[in-house]
Amino acid sequence: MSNKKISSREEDYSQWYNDLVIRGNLADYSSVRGCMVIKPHGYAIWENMKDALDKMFKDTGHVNAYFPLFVPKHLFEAEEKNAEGFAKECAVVTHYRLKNDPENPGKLIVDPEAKLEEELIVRPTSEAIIWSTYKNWIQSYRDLPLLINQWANVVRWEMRTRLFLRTAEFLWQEGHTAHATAEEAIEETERMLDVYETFAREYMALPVYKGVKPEHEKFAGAEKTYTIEAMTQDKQAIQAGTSHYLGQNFAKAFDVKFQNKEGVEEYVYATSWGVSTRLIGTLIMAHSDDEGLILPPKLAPIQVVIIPLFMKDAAVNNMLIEKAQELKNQLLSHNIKVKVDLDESKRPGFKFAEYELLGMPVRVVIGPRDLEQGKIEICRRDTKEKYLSDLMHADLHINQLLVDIQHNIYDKALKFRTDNTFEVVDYEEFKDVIQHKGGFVIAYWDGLEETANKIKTETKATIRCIIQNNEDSSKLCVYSKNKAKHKVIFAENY
RNA sequence: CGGGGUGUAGCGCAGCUUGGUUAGCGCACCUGGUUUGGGACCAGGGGGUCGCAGGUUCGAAUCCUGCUACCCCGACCA
Repeated sequence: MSNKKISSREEDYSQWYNDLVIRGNLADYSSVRGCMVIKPHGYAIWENMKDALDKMFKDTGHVNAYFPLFVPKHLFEAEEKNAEGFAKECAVVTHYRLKNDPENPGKLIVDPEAKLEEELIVRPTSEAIIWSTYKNWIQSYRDLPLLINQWANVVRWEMRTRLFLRTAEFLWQEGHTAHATAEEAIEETERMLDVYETFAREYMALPVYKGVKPEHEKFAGAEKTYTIEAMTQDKQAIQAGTSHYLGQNFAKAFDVKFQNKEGVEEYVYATSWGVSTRLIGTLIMAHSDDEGLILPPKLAPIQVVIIPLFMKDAAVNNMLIEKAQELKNQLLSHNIKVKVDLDESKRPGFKFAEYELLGMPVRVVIGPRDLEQGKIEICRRDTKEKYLSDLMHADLHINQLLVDIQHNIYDKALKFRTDNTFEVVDYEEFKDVIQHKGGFVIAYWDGLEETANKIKTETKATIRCIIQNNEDSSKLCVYSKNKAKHKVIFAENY
């Protein structure tokens, strides 16, 4: 570790974020442009997210499957809007073999004789390959609904990348479902948005706004895109998950029809929905502080770390270790994820700082001084408050503390969002909020892309989502002063 | 793709303007000792084709040319 301190949010928010990712052992840059290595600590968070989400998907009737990484070009281009939307950020496989370079011994060149008949697109999303498969799986209304999810990696050749928030390759889940009716598909789209909202709230301790993307911001190939939007500590918006109602667009493009009960052939109705490793970036930006990561207990790879304070005296040290192991076993019986740090080469102060950086929710210190009174020291990461607790009942205290921390982090994030969300009717006030205070601005919009573009050019703020359609004829667009179509959230965004 | 910047030990950097024996510092690492209740200290030690290729020169990390990679700002985006 080169520097003791990480950058503060105040002086350089962006650098603070990078420092946390790198120094917090979540991920590292790799030798591939735009691609990151997810390190064990970061991957463990992803595994916890994955486990929780996977259960929620299964509880709502979905099953997992896996589809190929490569999409033949003719399938990729089948749904025109989808293809057009992703075309400019696709990695393409054109050859299948290398050979020794005759000019440069020890070097390899692409074998020109190994050119593929048809290029393969590395999936930026899997609708094409999946719907070309669904065609074979769906004949009857009895085959519906088809509720499938896949955990996968995808590649989008982004111009500028940022660890977790926008990488060229990322991990995600993508649900792809087929339904007999539009109503049922829309219901599914909204159900999965609710799943994401619940996951964000209960596991990530993250309040999110649910809403619908305006026409000009919806997913390429979708009829309607739903989104959850979170607020970061620099008061910007971040899209944390999306759920799309695809109508019959993909069914038509891939000719996926079923016979209904009346024997009539119909195209099926589709949805797709996904969240990615971007959630890890969102988690950091929402909760962490200048000391390091703050992880919600429900997603922390290790929830409690126990540090015995070693002395010269071996007998004392053995006693400390024994007490630490006892407490560990007590905590394990509550299904708490716990680690005992027996490393004697690091001093306590170093360990305290290190575990704060890594975001362990609770730290327990077992030292001879307190132990004489049968006490141990418990420190919570979110507030850094310290308590003395009876060793005997420490497991109960800690169990409760983990619950309190989970709630406190949520409450804090909610308060921050509330304090930084403003409802405005006047455009001057709108500009003032966006440019000087920052945050979410709730305002009315006339529904025109042109208006949204003007606002974006003048303030950098974009429409994050429509939270309500407007019926009230007295409500006017904050910019154009024409009759408003929607109540929306504006913000600068990641 | 436009504008700017940087490549010297695992990481962060100095040295380059004004070329000169053995390329230096901090952190990290290894060994030994003393320490241990908020990022320990002392002593010793290991680690470098100075981004790549060519040129100028008696001599290049340093000057010149070309290339390349990465970072930042913009356009684009989950």
